[in-house]
Amino acid sequence: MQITSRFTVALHIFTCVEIFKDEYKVTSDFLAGSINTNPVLIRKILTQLKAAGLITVARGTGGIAVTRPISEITFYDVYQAIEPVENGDLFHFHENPNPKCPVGRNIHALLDNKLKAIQSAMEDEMKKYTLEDLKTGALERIANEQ
Amino acid sequence: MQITSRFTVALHIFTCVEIFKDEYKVTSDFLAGSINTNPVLIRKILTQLKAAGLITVARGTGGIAVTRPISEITFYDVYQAIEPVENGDLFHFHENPNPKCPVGRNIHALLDNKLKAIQSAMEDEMKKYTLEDLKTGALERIANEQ
DNA sequence: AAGCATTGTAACACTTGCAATGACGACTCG
DNA sequence: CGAGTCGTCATTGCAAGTGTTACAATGCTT
Repeated sequence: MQITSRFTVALHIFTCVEIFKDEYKVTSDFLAGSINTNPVLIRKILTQLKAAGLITVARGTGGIAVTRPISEITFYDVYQAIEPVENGDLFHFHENPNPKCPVGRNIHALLDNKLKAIQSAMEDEMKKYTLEDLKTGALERIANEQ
Repeated sequence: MQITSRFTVALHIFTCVEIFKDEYKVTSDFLAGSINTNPVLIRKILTQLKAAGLITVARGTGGIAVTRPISEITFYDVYQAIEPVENGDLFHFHENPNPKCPVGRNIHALLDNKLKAIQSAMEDEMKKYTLEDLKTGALERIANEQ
């Protein structure tokens, strides 16, 4: 099981916006071209990012604007905006363990704090990376190409 | 997107084996009863655990034996045995970014080390918990019930 | 040797979620 | 008004997880 590609696509979108916003009009069609996917998928992701308050999208004229300084937006913010994880739990239990079994009726409580710690470790690492890191990294790589 | 319930089911299986192995014959039917699922699902998971060398399963007579001391088996070992993640990568990229776009042809290399760091943070945390923690935790909880 | 319980595995149906696509209304600007 | 763009819906295809049935293979037990 893998994290949806929508997460990496969202990071791709932010990178494109930052790199190209002065040079081109960054529309969902433009982004779909760079990512090589469908404009509708882009728009769905933009809708999620907008709902999370990370961006605003101009209707009609087109154009995407980031609402906060990109140094203040972390991978975790993007992840939370994109992944519609039920209750925010990364791990999934089997629904109805047998309450007559001593293990069955305790397994959930027993595992819960450990799984939460594992999930938190991942999320805390996500908070270390910002969109600014992404932009500067992209500029470096593009400069080194020539 | 969530981690499959097979992972937590596998941990449930190990806990049951440790708690009940002296008292009952722990078969796939017995486990299916505790977890409240299908014996075939249990057998599929047992097959994965066996392929990873964590357990042996006696055919015919039935019965599950752990091959190593449970203090030496971590959640990570179980996770690796269960999750058939492609290339071991937790995160998933969109397949074919546009090579004509400066961002498109660099995004993969740009994100790779960051995503790997995030994944490693999770996996390292998984290595902190062993099946022994699970067993002692379960015994405590069961004792406190009375 | 025969019977029984159990595992190993294949096959199938069902559900869910992601992704691709087309269509059309809503909105903004020139 | 008209062109361009976003917002959203419906449909389709596909993959994965899960539940279930069925049956062969295995190894005790008698």
